[in-house]
Amino acid sequence: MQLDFLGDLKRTLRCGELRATDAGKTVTLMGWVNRRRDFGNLIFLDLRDRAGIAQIVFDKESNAGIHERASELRNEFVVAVTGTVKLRDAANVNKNMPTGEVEVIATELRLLNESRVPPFLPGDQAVTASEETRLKHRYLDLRRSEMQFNIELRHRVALAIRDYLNSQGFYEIETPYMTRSTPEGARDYLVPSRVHPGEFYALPQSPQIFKQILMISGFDRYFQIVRCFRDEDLRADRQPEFTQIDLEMSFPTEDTVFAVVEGFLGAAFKTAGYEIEKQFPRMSYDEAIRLYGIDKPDMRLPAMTDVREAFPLDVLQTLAADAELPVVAIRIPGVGELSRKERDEHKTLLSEKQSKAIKFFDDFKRLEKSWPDTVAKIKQLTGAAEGDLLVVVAAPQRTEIGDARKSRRQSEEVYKTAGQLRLALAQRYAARHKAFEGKQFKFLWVTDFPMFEWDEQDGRWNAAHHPFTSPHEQDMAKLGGGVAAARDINSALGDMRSRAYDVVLNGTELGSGSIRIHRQDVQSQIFEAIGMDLEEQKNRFGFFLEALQYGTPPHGGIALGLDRIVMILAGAPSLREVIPFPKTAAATDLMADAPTPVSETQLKELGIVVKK
RNA sequence: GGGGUCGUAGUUCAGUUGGUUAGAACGCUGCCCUGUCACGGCAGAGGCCGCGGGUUCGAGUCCCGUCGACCCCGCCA
Repeated sequence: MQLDFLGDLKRTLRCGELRATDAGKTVTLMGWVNRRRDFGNLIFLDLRDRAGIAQIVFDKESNAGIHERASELRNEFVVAVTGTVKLRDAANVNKNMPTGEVEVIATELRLLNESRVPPFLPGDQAVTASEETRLKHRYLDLRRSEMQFNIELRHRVALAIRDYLNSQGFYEIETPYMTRSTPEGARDYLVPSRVHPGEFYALPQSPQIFKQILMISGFDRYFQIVRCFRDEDLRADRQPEFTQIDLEMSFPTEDTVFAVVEGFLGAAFKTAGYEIEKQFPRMSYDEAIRLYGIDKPDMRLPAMTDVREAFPLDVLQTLAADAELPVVAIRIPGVGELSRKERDEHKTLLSEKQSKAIKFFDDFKRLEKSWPDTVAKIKQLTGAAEGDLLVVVAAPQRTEIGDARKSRRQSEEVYKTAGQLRLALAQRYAARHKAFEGKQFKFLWVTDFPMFEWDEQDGRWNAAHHPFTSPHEQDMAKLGGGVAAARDINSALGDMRSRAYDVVLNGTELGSGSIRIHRQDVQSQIFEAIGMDLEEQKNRFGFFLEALQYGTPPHGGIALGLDRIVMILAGAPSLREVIPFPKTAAATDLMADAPTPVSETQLKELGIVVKK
């Protein structure tokens, strides 16, 4: 088919911008053929661009040549149309479209490009293609109005955040993408060095050390909307490369950091059309575990209640539950009457291991027959109303007796298992309680995380947040057990609380940060507590330990996942819906077909020998 | 690393206890229609049932392996 050149033709406005006020004007529209409808001597052409769809009319009687040409147009062809904007007759107005009051009577048509028949039509109302097909032809998928909206939303959110942080005196400063591997936490993506065969850069998991060094350098308010890389297995809400809103401040307290985050989240949500609380509620880690059984509570549903006091000792004994461990009631409001079959399915919500660790009771009609007072008391303690689902979780018996730390660990297990059951039940009955519907945003700060957590695999304590997190002042004395304490599950390290905090939205961890260590001696002790002797410290973090010795100001910060924020604002089920070119669950790019093998020449240059 | 769901026309799917020539819808091609906008009517093309092996007289269907997509656990300081 004969193609036309654009020549000096100028687009006057976007198709989707056409309005009744343009009536009488001559306009030039450019876009993709969304759909052609022939009707005898008339051709209706829906022309689409990022702003929307306009209807072009080709009339054979008034212009046979252009009508003939228009009949050759196919879906996704790129055209430029010049014509006169005309108000539609009342009968032909389409109220479902912003441009539905007008149409363009075409006087000139230029075909700028053809298109192969696409595997799916970007103009279709709903997604008709599988995700695999969409990802393979991502350029077509991104033409869909939903994706255009998501990407625009992402742009606006990032812009609002930049504006806000700029107004608060933050500089956006870039940090290297090719840096040093400091294998702690996630696996690194490595980049081989040609100049230094056998040596590697690492892509940053976060700009953590660089932003701390920027504080040492006197840039007291830094931020960066920055790509980070982690070579770990994917999930719906985890991509190997993702974008963080990363910030750091000198001389802050927790309050200072919280206020900045509350400020920019307010601006970001406002640009999407939502007002959120000026200040988010706060809760310590211990409280979160006790009330929700998880460190990222979903506040859209009520907390759990310890109902131990409702059970007289003899009842507990009959139920073979342990009085020293928590008895936790889960309440999901407005679920209504459950069938026997539905209640039977509750067992399947927990793993085998979890089921063994707890007992749960959800048949209150039966419990009520034997122990009416207990059930009445539980209802009172939980504030249960008619139609609320109540489940009581108890531990059968203590496995580790005597030691306060051991018993605390087991209590925590009960809370956590109950918390998982709570979430699983909430998910299971989401259609009935409706608490997850609509745009309801429940933010929360979780504070005072444990400094260390026990690493079962390595048999040592590990930094719960990261090893640059400051412990609480009053817990400093618990340090100093040296490398021996690092290997002892019962050492005082397990009691230490840190100045780490998470910002949580509807049960999703949006971001995580801390007040950092600014003293070299403390930093070194923390490294030691996670089993790193001086030699290893010097090898891996020598440059940083040295920098800390040159007048490091107290500092702290946070990093939030931009992708997750946009995902929640868009109401999307996965990060892939808000990332233009995402990876599949197997970390591949279906469109570009990455990763790929590389040539032997390339490998040779890098000094890499691959055994076949 | 482990568990689960899925893979059939360009696309999204159906396909009964294994049994003639593998279907539908949308899309695609051609013709018809002067007011469509999820247009309508008529006609048509389009398939190595992901790939490899096995069981069987016979496999889209059963078994084993493999590749790919998705979800979850582990992992993600």
